Amino acid sequence: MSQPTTYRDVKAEVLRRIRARVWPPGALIPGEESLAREFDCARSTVNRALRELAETGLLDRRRKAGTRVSLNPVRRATLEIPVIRQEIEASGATHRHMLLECRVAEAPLAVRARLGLEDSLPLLQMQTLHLADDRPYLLEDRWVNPDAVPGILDAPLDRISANEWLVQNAALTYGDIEFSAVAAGPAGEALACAADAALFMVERTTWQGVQPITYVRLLYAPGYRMKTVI
Amino acid sequence: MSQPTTYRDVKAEVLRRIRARVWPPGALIPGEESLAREFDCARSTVNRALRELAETGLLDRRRKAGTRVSLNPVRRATLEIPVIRQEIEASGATHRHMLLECRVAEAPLAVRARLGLEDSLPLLQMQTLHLADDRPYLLEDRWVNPDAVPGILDAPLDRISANEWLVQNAALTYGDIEFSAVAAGPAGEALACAADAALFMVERTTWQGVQPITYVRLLYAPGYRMKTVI
DNA sequence: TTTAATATTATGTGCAGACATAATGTCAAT
DNA sequence: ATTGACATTATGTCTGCACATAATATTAAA
Repeated sequence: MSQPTTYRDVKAEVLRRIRARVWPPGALIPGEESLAREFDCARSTVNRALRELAETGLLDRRRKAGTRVSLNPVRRATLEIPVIRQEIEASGATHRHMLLECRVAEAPLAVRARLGLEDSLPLLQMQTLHLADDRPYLLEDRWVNPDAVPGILDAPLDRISANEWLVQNAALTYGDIEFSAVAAGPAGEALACAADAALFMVERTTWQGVQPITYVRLLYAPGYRMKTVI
Repeated sequence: MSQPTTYRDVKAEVLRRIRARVWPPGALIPGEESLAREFDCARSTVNRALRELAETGLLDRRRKAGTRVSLNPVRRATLEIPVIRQEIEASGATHRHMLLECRVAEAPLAVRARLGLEDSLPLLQMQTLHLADDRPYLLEDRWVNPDAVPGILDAPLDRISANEWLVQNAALTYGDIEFSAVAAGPAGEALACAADAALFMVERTTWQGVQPITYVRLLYAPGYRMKTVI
């Protein structure tokens, strides 16, 4: 007597058929009921398998129309955005950070625009240099809306990094991220590189509901590579 | 008589409680059976809701131990990697591409190393400039293992871009992606920018099983930003 | 021919129950 | 105290069924 067919089994077999082009891109694959009969399992088992494959973008499913192999499998890469300290410690290095600046100031227009703040609300600005084994790793430039994060003005930001403090203390939020490349400019000084060095930049803006919380700009030291797998 | 509770309802309510810190980070939340009673639905409904939240990294689940709110919610950002033509056309611009170079040659060591090729197998090298509204958008430098992709030597790569051809004709594969920033260097000529301009670079290596297929390096024109949402 | 009403169909989701599985906890024997 | 056997428990997943929903196909009416 054989084991029951699991949704993983179904998923693996369907994936195999797609890879082997038994079902080429664009093809309509058999319906759930039919596959359930073929694999001798319940329709809900097939459903879960196909649903998960559709989530990764490999299948297109539509009611009544059926399930097709994606013509243009939009490849999705999932990046994990860890807390900076963890990122550094994961590579085996020791993390240390220096608070270069911490003041309440009026934000420049570019920052206000990103946060969607019309009036010139004073924000908390912090500049932190993160070091891995005492070598500059990244420069963090952060603007925080103190209205949105009560308590941050009293937080011991010289000991805990703002990055970490916010993860622990601010409610979970949504936000957007942008990745780009820029010349180091004046930041080259803190990062110990030339002003025209090409730096990898991450900009993140987060909101809690409609209330903007923070805008962060991360400038990584030259040579940084962000890696992921498809 | 009210509608039945959906897994989306449960998901939303659990999310609300996490956001509102009713269940703070690290807290053990009630078991599925208990929640099913509270929400007056089946355990499988709660299961699906919690499973999906765990997939996004918001919950940690372990058999027997129960479900906890993640202490360090590893934020995952999902990047969509579209075909270049689609990426350009999605922004409303017209896509055009120029095949700058196309030859069979021995790959430099750096490329061979990435592909895991020990012997000096000749590879197909292509350099393509992609234009958006006739302005340089990105320079694509690609090395393809012709053994892995039969037919590519006869493909009309001057008309269809290699990018697109491979998506349509090569079996689906796995690969890794790296993002970084580099100075333009000699590529500045094709991209119409200074040699010391900071460029956003994407490098992708793909395999089919253990067989290496292609290594691509994408150099985006200055100002490019890759965006995503958490 | 076009449009509107209706039937059909594949996927989407809920339910109750059952058993599997992986941890954890308990307790006895050493 | 340590080890090992065993019970316990929360999640993991399968089943079979029902009904919901969205999209398509068909048919009838204008």
